[in-house]
Amino acid sequence: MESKYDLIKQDIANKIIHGIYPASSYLPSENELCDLYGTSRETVRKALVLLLELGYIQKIKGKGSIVLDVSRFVFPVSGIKSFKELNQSQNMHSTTKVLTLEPRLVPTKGFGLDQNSELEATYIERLRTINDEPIIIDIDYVLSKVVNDIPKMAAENSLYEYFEDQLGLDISYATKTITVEEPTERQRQLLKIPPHKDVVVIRSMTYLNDTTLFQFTESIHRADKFSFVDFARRQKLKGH
Amino acid sequence: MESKYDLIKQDIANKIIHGIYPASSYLPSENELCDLYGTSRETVRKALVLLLELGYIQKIKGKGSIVLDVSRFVFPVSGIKSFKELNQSQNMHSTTKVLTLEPRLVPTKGFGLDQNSELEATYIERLRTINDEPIIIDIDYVLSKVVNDIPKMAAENSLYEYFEDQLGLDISYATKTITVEEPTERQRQLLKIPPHKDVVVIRSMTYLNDTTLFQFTESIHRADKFSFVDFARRQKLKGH
DNA sequence: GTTGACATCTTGTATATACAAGTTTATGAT
DNA sequence: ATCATAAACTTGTATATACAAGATGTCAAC
Repeated sequence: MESKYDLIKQDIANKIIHGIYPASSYLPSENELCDLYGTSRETVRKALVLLLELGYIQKIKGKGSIVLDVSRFVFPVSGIKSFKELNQSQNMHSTTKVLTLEPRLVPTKGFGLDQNSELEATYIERLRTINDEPIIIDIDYVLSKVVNDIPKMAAENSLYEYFEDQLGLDISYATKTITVEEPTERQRQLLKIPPHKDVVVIRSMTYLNDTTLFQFTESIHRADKFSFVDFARRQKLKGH
Repeated sequence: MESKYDLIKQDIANKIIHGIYPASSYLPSENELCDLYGTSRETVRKALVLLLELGYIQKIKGKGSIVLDVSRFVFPVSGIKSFKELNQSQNMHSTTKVLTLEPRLVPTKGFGLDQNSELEATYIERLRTINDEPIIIDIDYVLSKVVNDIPKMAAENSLYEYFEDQLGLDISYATKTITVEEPTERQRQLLKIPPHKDVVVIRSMTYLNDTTLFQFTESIHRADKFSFVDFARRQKLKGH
C-alpha cells in the first residue's frame, strides 16, 4: 500500500523529531541511506525531496542534507490540518462544541461563486475552546454531492478523520485566504470579542484528489489568540 | 545552467497562464510530453511535480494531469515574494519610500533570539504605498556578515533583486509568522490607522541555501487592506 | 441489454546506470 | 610551509527499463 519512499520519509522525519538526527547535523549520505534501507538512490532521493518541502532538511550540493530546526513548527497552522490533529500535536486541553448541524445552501456571495449555482450542503458550526477559552468558530459547508450525511459524532470528533478514514475520501488540496474583519454580533458574543476588536477569518475551499470541490470552510479566530506559522521555499517563476 | 525539467516546468506554466492549456483540461500525457520535449519520462515527471507543488496542476492516476484554475492566485502573498515582484504581477501604481537605512544591532527580543548574541545588521525601514495610500511598512535587518553594504538605490528598487542578481546570493527558504497586534504610535501615523484598529504583522527569517540566516523582516500591514492567499496540499505525517 | 474478459490507455513506483558538478581530503611538487 | 593537482567524496541531472495499478473502451458471451 504505502510506497518505500514514503516509509523512508516518515522514518527519517521521526528520527528528526526525536532528535536522533539533531538540528544542524548532516543526515547520512544518500548512498549510506541506500544501504540502510536497502533501496536505490532515486528512491531515497524521493523521500528527501518530501522532507525538503516540509522544511525538515536542506540539501546542499556536494556536502549533504542538513537537518533544520523543526522545533519552530510546534504551532503549525500552516498546510491543511484539522483542529484535532493540531490539538494532538500540542499538549492542550481543548473542546469542540457543535452549535449547528443542518442542511443548507452554500451562500452564493462570500465565497466568490457563480450566482446561478445553488449548492446543497451540510452546514456545521462549531465552537472551539482551548483551556476553557473560546478561541475559534469553525463553519463548514460540506457539499451533499460528495457527502450526504454527517453524524454529529463525526463533527464533535474530527471531520477529516470521518471523511478520510471512514468514508475513504481523498482530500488533496485547498486554497485559503486570510483576512481581518469586523465580527458579527453572534461571533462577538461567542468569542467574547471586546468592542472595536476585529477577528481573523480564514476562508478555504477544499478539493478531492479528482479536483471535485467538496467543502467550504470559514474559520473565525480571536485576533489576540491568532498565530499563523509558515515555512516557504523561494521559487522563481519567470515569465510571462 | 538551467536544467531541462526546469525549462519544461516554465514552458508548461506559461502555457497554463496564457490559457493555451486552459483550466480543467488535461495536459498532454507524460509520453506525449516526452516526444514534445525530446526527453525521458522521468524528466517530464520532475517538471510535473514542480507544477503540482505550485498548485498549477493536479495529477490523477490512470487519467492524466488536470490544469487547475490558477487565476485565483492573482494576488499571491504566499511563498517568498518581494514587494516589487508582487507589484509587477498585478497592475497597480505603487511606490516605495526609504525612511531609514543605517547600521543597527538586531534587537534580541522580538525575534526570539539568544540574549547574548549581538548581530550587526543593516536596518532598513520602508513605506509602501499602493495607489497613493500607505499600506505596508517593511522593516529589514540584513546581517552584515552576509551583506555589508546596501546602496539606497537597491532599497528603493528591490532588495531581493539586488541580493540575487547583483550579489549572487542564493536565497532559499524562510519561516514566517502572522499575528495581529496593536501598532506603535509611529506605525499608526505612517499607515493612518484609525483609533482602536490593529495591524497585521508578518515576521520572517530568511535563510540562504547553505542554511545561514541572513535577514529578519517585519512587515506591518493595514488590517483592512491585508489579504493572504495560500495554496496548500494535504500531507499526513503519521507518527509521534 | 448486461456482464465479464481483455487490451490499451493513463500515472505510480522502483531500479540501474552514467555523467556533471560542488566540496573536501589527500598527495605531491616546489 | 605553500600551492596546485588529483582523488574521493557529496548531491544534481538525465536516461532506459520494468512492472504495478487505475481508467477506459472493445468485444464476445450470455
